[in-house]
Amino acid sequence: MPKTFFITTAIYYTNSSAHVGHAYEMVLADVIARYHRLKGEKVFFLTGVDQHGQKVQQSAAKAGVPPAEFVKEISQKWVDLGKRLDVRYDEWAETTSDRHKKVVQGILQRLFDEGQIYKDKQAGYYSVRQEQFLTDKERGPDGEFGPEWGEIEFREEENYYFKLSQYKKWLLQYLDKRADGVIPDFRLKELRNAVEKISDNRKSGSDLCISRPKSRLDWGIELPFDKDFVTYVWFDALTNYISFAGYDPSQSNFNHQPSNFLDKWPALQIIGKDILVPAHGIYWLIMLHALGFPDDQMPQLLVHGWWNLGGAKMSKSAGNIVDPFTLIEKYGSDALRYFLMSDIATGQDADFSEERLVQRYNADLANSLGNLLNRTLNMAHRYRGGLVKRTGGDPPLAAQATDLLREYEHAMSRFEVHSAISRLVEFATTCNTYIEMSAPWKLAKDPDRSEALDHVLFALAESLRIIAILISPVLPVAARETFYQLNLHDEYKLSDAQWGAVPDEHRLGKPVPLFPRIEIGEGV
RNA sequence: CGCGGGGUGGAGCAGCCUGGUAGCUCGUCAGGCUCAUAACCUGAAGGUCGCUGGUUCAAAUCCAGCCCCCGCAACCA
Repeated sequence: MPKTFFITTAIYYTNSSAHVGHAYEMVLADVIARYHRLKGEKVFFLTGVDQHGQKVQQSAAKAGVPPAEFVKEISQKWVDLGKRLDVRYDEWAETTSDRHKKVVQGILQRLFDEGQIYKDKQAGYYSVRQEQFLTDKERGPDGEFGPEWGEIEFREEENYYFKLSQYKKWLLQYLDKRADGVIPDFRLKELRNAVEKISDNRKSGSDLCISRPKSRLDWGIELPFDKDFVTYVWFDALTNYISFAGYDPSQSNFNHQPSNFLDKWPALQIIGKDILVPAHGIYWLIMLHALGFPDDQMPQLLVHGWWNLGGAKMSKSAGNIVDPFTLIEKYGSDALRYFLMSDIATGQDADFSEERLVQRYNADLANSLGNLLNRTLNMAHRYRGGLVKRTGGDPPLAAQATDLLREYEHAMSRFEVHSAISRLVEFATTCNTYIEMSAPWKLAKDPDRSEALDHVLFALAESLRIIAILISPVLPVAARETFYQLNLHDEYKLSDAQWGAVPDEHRLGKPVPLFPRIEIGEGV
């Protein structure tokens, strides 16, 4: 039985509001998921929200509502974001759900029983504001802790630790062995450097603190072996990737996991560059290894870059956050999806600008693709009453369409959505050029060249059908509309993107501008 | 000698992994077309691909060294 393609995004924290970077990650995962569905594969796309933790607890207190209620409301915003972006996921992860809690507790108990989790006392300087112990690393050049830490006190606290440092050697050899475990490769290099730096001495703080005493944080999942503690972020949030995929924590032998889990795992995990080190690249991989996941069952991490604003980082403190809801409101989800997928090279950073969004939309979608559809349908109606006929002879655009399909698949299989898109737009330009060359408006005036006209119109209808199939992962709405205007069934697979599927004597639908131009000044 | 990214026509970028006439969008100039969403098509001007050296028949691409810009506390993809 063919395996299910499993893809995840990071889960979004229910204390902050969405910005365009979150939208980017969701859409990137959605496009890859849709591409795999297009290939005919079964897909399991998991995304969701991280609802526990200190900040949620504080924000809820501030708002005067119980955390559970607070979280419910914010979570809805993330659901809405997915909906507005036409992101089609298969499962929604919420870390407060019972199902998730059971897996987290099951895992913790097992690791505890196996002696991989131990209790230890930590003493040192503690930042009340940041809720964390400070190390010498945090000291400024003058040897003091800076004002950003707020009030500092000396504190002693007991907590539970996971034996992380003992797996350093394993992780290094795994990373050396698995060249495509982290994409792009410069991120793999970065991760490897970071792993090298992990101290082998656990006493120096290299093991992972996984708990918080309830006295200071109770909005979390209780440790199954000590009711005075909750687990702290890592074993809670990261575990979502398996808890919502059917993982059975009581089963330590990986091969004995439920078949619906084995059918999906391992996942392709889409994450931002800020959470590769240490969260996913170190903690998560080591957690899985400690749980008995074999090396060939480690997830693949696809690390994407950031959208900057005028060369500067987008951040709350800088107050330059771009709100995706506003953009969708203004330009529609297809326009935003198109911009986010076409104007950044996967893995790299890029600059976000509305001006750029409008420019790309007008140039590629309105002028090139949309106009191609519109002029083709118009000509077919004007000259042939909407009827396209197959003719003999070499189809003029077939060879280019075949190249396009091959290059598109190559790019998509490497997650290079931007180059797949640019090949598509290139092909649309080829079609537009072909129209100029063949000049159907001239052929239409000459009864002797009637067959040549049919030849051209058929090739164009066929090209548009293929374009619609290939663009569908990125622009699902526009693809559906294109099929509607072509008067074709909008159920198709990637394998249908072969030349020649438009039936003879096919009647095309009515032309309606697919991507109306955005006039400058209208939006901004 | 901390780690990583980037430096490609006026602007913004792709190409670099897998060396082989330097590409895209916007902008500028000239022309064409009339089916179309003031759109489309053709042509032109404009580049020592950061610098230096090496490997090679051949380097934007591989190797070495150097210069400049950006990110690496928190919010945060």
